[in-house]
Amino acid sequence: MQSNELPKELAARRIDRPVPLREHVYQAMQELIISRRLAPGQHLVESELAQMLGVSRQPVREALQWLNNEGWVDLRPGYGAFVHAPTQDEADQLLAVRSLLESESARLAAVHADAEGIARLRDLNRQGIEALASDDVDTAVALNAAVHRCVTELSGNKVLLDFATQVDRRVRWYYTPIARQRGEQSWQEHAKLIDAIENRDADAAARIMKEHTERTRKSYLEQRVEDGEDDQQLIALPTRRRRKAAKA
Amino acid sequence: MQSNELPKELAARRIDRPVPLREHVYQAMQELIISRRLAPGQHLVESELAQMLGVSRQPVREALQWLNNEGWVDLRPGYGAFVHAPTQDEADQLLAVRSLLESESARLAAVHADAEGIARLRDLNRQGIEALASDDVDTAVALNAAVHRCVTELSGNKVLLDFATQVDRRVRWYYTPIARQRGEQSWQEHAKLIDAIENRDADAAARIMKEHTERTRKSYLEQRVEDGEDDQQLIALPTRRRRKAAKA
DNA sequence: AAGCTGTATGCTGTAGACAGCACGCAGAGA
DNA sequence: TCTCTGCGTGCTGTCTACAGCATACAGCTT
Repeated sequence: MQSNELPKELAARRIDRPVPLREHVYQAMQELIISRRLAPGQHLVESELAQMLGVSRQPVREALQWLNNEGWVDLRPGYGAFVHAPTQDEADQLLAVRSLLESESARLAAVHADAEGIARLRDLNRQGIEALASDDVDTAVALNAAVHRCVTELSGNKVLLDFATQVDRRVRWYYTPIARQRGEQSWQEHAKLIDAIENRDADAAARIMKEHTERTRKSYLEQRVEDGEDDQQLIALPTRRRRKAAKA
Repeated sequence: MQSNELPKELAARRIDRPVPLREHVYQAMQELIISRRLAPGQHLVESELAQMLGVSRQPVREALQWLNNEGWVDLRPGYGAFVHAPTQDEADQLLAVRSLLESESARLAAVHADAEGIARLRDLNRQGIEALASDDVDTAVALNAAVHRCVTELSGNKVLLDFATQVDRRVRWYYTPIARQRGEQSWQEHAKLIDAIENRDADAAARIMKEHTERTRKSYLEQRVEDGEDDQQLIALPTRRRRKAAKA
């Protein structure tokens, strides 16, 4: 924790009460992790977090549990929480699972989607293309996620939706750079997918989604290799050492 | 909560300290839920649970969060925890996801499994058949789960393993009766699956696992229909009403 | 008699405090 | 110089206490 420069605006959230504090803590920490202000492998000391966010340790603990379930932090009983350090292997495996879940979603969506849902898909896709055209990358990324989520919703399998959502959140950790790279093509693939769903061609929908997500996966791997990101695991330092390191 | 007749032996767990109390609470409550001593839809009052298990509210809260993530209880912020009331739809969807994850596991296992892993599979399967022969249903159920888990481990995809494990835990809520019904056949299918993995025939392995799990799924649905279990949702009563109902 | 409002109570969410373990360091012995 | 043992410290796990909201009921109004 690099002291108290950043969290002021987060602590301010405290004022609105109806939403439990742990929610704010959860969101704040997720942001901090995604933005890498909390480094992978870093030991998260509850009392420091609590002070930093202006709450007591309890909401922090509860938020940490949530973050743990969603793969953001690792909880080692008796030792505390550590920011999850994703490896390239894990990213690949995650994207593989995503591919699996989403292609099945597409298959089911082709069976169960209603006209209203298909219209929603088309609309999202149209907006995505527009966002891309105007170089609004963030919106495009969000809309891309929305399209995928919508397909999964249309599958009619809530359990599948739950799991896909989990995967998606974790994927997004790695995702933004990919999305930047695979611009236009991605949205054309979406269009074909929607066609397949509308035509009730389950196999085609599944196949298109499979290819689509596998391309994303490859794209990610290639990029990482280009970056030469060598996936060094920041080993979590035991507390004392960490303090020493901070001094130096 | 039907008062304090049952939890004495659970409270006794408290004596061994090294494992956090929340773990014990978690396990105890999972047992209580699976065994239906806590009814689906029932409101779980933290203070009552705490007293019942001989701990304070905090470990109970943490255990409840954990149970929530795994689908055993539903957490309504500000209103407390309620035992999850599974519907037939949900069971079906859960088994569908299981089928999907496990068939992919089988496919990957056929690619990545090593000789040692295959030997382990054969061994587990042999033990399972023996257990079945001697009518040891509980052991057979456990071994069945072990076989499936082992296949997933051999897939080499840790993320997949994580998700499959989650699904498996939730499936087990419904599972025991199914296993009883589908005895021998199940283990023969396992044998074929293992053969396919050994022969590195990924497609066959995936197909066999798909059929295997889909049969389980159908078996479950048919049984439920036979039972005439009409899936009535026990609506969670607000607190006061519950107390009144208890009196009456 | 029906609807509304004030009040009592039960429950959650949060805070603050304590106990115990594990780590790390210092000093003694070889 | 190296190993072992004892002590200090930091952190987690847990407990107790409190604040605030939501429900349910009683009494009031119309």
